[in-house]
Amino acid sequence: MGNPFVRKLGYGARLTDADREILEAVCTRTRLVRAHTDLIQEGDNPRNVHLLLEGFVCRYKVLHDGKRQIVAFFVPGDICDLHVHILGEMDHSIGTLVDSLMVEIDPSTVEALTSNPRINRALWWGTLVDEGTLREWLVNMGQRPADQQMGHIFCELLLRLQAVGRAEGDRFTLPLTQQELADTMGVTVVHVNRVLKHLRREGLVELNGREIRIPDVRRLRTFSDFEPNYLHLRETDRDKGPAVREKVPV
Amino acid sequence: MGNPFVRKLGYGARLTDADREILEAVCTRTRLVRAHTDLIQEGDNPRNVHLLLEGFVCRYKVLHDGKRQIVAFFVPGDICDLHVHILGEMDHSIGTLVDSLMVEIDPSTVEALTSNPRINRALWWGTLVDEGTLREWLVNMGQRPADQQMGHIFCELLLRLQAVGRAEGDRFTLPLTQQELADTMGVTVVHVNRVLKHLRREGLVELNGREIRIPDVRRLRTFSDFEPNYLHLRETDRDKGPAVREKVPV
DNA sequence: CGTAAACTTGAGAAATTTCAACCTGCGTGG
DNA sequence: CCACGCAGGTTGAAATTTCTCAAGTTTACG
Repeated sequence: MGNPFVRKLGYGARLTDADREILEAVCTRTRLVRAHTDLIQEGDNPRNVHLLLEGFVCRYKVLHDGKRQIVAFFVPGDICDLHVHILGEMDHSIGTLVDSLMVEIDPSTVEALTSNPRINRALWWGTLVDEGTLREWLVNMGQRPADQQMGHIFCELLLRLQAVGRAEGDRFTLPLTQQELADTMGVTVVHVNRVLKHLRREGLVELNGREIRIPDVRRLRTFSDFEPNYLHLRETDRDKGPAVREKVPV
Repeated sequence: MGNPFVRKLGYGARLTDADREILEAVCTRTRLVRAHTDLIQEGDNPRNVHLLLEGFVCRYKVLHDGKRQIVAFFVPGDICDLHVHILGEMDHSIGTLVDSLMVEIDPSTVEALTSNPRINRALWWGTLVDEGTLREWLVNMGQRPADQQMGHIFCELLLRLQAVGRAEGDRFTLPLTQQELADTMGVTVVHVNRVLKHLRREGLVELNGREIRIPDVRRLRTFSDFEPNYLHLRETDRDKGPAVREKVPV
């Protein structure tokens, strides 16, 4: 399937073969992390950076009364906390949702990566996309009714997984329980269940166990008011940095 | 009142007097922007970075059906989009809420600032705090009922304004209409109005026109489940960077 | 086969929206 | 100086969305 990290950063900058080799090299020494394990918790002092190669991870916060809000998903290729060491302590936790394959990147390696201008640009790009996604989630929760909100999340995940080769056409594995979906959307499990039923009845999604299929992506996008611009996956001239450009196939 | 920009960045890194002078120098050549003016809109290609010195600005997105979600506030000292030029085009808009005093910083000046290690660290710190704030807003919308959510917003604003010397004790000017508050919270104006009435009746806030006072901050914090850690305003040793540290008064 | 977690469903309660009206302060043109 | 108009604020009542509680049912798996 190819290295998702290399693949993802390719959207953020025009990498050379040498750059790609550097990134590949970072991905040796992987570690398998069991499902439902925290990589780091609120209050901890972060040291290493986590890179996800396979699996599914989330950022979340827990309130005093035990309620939980998931504030981000990580899919293969995503880096968890590139620069958090600047902040004294974590203001949220990060945990796996399923068994995941991770790489721990130590500060000196991060330093080495960011000293490469193209890789640095790509990492910056990733950070800004994370922020854009957070904004879109806020819009999603604030302005869209639960059914559209859920459709929007599915559209986003499909696209992000496709971008790193982890979706097969219009289907992918959604390794979330309804409770976890509820914690993402800020609604009840019961409500998630009913909304899901609604989407199924409408033929907007097919969901069997962990396998989800979106039979008509365009229709779900329209239904959910999904605009993928915030993921910044489209090549633009400005994106790719250096003034001199090679010819690329469309 | 002092320069809010210098003051804010002081929370992110241990600046020298020379650093502070550099930052002050950036703040000459100010520009007055009228209320309800967009600095930049979704789809635009950003060039300059905007620094807010006085006033009140917000980030927002507008949906196809015209609904609007405000996703961030900027208060004096905040920088609007430090590195967005890496993304091809804006995925949201930025507009003033009241008459505001701004500085436009061109790319070469940004370059100069980020080449200073302490200032660079402080700017990074600001970016990470922005992200933390976004996460907290998501938690706020997803998990808290409207009255707590509103209280939480007031607690945050009070603290942020105090940090840059724009609050007087327990009071500050809240230059938002109820509609704008509604667009921030993801609820209706009508509901905002009723929630506000509730908070007033409980004695949690006093709001006359644009002037808001929080008579008992501790009480509102408890009520709203407000934990200021995500703003990272507290000094910690790690925060301040260089290994060699001078003695500082507690 | 038994058990726990995940999923599903129903019914009543609560939060929030919608629609519609009315009030207030304030600036502007007559 | 007054009348008008308008943006912002306030309130009521009914509709809708979402929650809570509570009880099944199904699924995964040792």
